[in-house]
Amino acid sequence: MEHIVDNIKSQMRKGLLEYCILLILNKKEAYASSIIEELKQANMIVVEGTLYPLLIRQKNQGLLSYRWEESTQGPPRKYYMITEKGKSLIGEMDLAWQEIVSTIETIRK
Amino acid sequence: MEHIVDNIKSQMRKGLLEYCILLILNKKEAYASSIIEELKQANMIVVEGTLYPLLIRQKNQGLLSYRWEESTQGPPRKYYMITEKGKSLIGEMDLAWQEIVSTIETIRK
DNA sequence: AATAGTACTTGGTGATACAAGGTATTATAA
DNA sequence: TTATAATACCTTGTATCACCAAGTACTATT
Repeated sequence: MEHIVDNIKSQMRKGLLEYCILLILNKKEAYASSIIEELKQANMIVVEGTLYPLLIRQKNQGLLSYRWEESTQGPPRKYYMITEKGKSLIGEMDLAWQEIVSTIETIRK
Repeated sequence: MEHIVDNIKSQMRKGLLEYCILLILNKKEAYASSIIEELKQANMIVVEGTLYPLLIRQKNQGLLSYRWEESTQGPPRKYYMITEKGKSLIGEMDLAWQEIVSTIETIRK
């Protein structure tokens, strides 16, 4: 039954990751590895193969932009930052999230 | 940009629907159309083509069982009810849901 | 030079939700 | 008696998302 639970956890997070990324980048710009680290701190495990395509998707949607920055510790880093369009979308995502929380509460009672 | 928002809402709900069904059937048995109605009351729009396969899936996983019941208003109804296995899974789903809520709160601050 | 560490990228797979259409039963209207 | 409407169940095809498992590239260390 463990695989069922794991799958549930994975599926529940689906679509929320996108929201999390915008919330993180709304605070300050960051590169992929540091985003993964912050998500891990918040108890959400995400792997590279999930995050990179998502960042590219959001960039192509005009929600993010990025710039390269040299690093003394390895290859250059791609720092992502949120755009105005991204910021305005966060408001709608906040609303969508509140709706979901409220839906679960309604059904539970 | 509206299609982006709609897609976000749809994606955020992904995986939560399964949780909602178990919560609803944990209160009392129900047939598909009545479940859709209850979800709609809770502000979650779900269509038949989504719900029927999901109920069948959960039944095949041993989380639900069902019985047929005649109706005076039309064709017979398939009443679903939660099994012991389903009940024990709800506990784990509650936990997973709490984790997610807590994750979002952590990232937001 | 070779290895280890960091960072970015891509192709294939599985799961879920939705759109659109179909089947079957009962009640009502023509 | 047929036709229509309403209710209820089911299926096929499609899009999206997250994950796994690789691969590429740059820098520092040995």
